[in-house]
Amino acid sequence: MKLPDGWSPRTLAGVRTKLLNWFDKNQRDLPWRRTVNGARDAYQVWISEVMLQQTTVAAVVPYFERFLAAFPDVRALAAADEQRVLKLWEGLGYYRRARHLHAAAKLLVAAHNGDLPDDPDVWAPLPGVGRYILGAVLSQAFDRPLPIVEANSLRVLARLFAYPGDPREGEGKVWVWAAAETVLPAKRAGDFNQSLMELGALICTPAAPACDRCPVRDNCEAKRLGRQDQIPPKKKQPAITEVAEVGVVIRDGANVLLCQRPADAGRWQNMWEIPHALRMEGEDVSAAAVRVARELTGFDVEPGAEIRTVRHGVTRYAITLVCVGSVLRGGAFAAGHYANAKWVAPRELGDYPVSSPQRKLMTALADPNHQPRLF
DNA sequence: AAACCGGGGGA
DNA sequence: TCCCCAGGTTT
Repeated sequence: MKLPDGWSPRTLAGVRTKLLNWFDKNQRDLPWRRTVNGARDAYQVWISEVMLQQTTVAAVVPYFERFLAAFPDVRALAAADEQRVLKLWEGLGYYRRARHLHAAAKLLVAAHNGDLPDDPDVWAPLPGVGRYILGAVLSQAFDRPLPIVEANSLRVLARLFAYPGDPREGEGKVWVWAAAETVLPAKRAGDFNQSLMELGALICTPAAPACDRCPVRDNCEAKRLGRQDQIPPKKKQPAITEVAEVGVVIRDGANVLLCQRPADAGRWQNMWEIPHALRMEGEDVSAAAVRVARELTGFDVEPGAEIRTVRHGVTRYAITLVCVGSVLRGGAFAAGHYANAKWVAPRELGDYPVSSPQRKLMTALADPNHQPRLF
């Protein structure tokens, strides 16, 4: 990466020092930053990094504490039942992260006796480990000089060097990784990486950055140009697509059907969708869901309808059929797929991991006064 | 390159 | 409401 005009190696060294000093003084007290003999525990760093993907620090803290209490080390995690791992993840979202974490823990115990080695080649092939997690864990736990790029550091670097394009796309991605590598010091790489993220979280915020409190304000090219509000450009928001989610309860006497899709169900992850073609002319969406569920299962089906909007790039389906107690998106389950289904008493449903929207739906459906909203 | 995964918090 | 968040995987 080419440094802006007027930047010497000395300028760069000054930036590094200022950021590290600022971090030493201003870092937040977070549970995964606890150290033992000056070193961070690789397992704790790893867990925190995975939980923090696309998730705010405030949301993660209580989950991290619970998770660590249940699974204090990689051996405990590897030995755990997947359902218990998912249950502790319930409400965090992106459940595939938990499955990958669990699978990776098993691999590490099988292949490395449960050690978390200071070796990128061991980490790189693990499920759920990309370039960011790799750099974050190895730099923080072992002080390896590996760069990181995530939402915060991307913003800080784009502003510091006034990158004119979008650092999230195309050659911008290449540039921002090169920039992260260029600014990284040989020593204290972990603290330096964290300083970029911490600065992005506390000072160099997406809107209204607090430049007057920034330790590198005198070096920031975006500030010099007065363009800190335009750099980096805002992410394009995908169109809002309305998705109808229809909840149904499938009953056999006192029990309800609980289905969980096998983790390896692959392309069938959306198999509970009711294709438009299955809906009869003029039929309500909710009526179609009940009819199809009844035909698929042959059991009693109670209707319950909810609707919510979701923000996805393109969501083509219009009807989602939800079996009570069934869904962990990105890894769950579907009505009509019985490989992993069982009948359970309604009060036992709480023992199973379910995503929050499904939990809400289940609660509503369990309420005798609930009036399904039909559409 | 684009789509997918989810929920919470702040402005 | 809208925007954002310690990304990775799949197609």
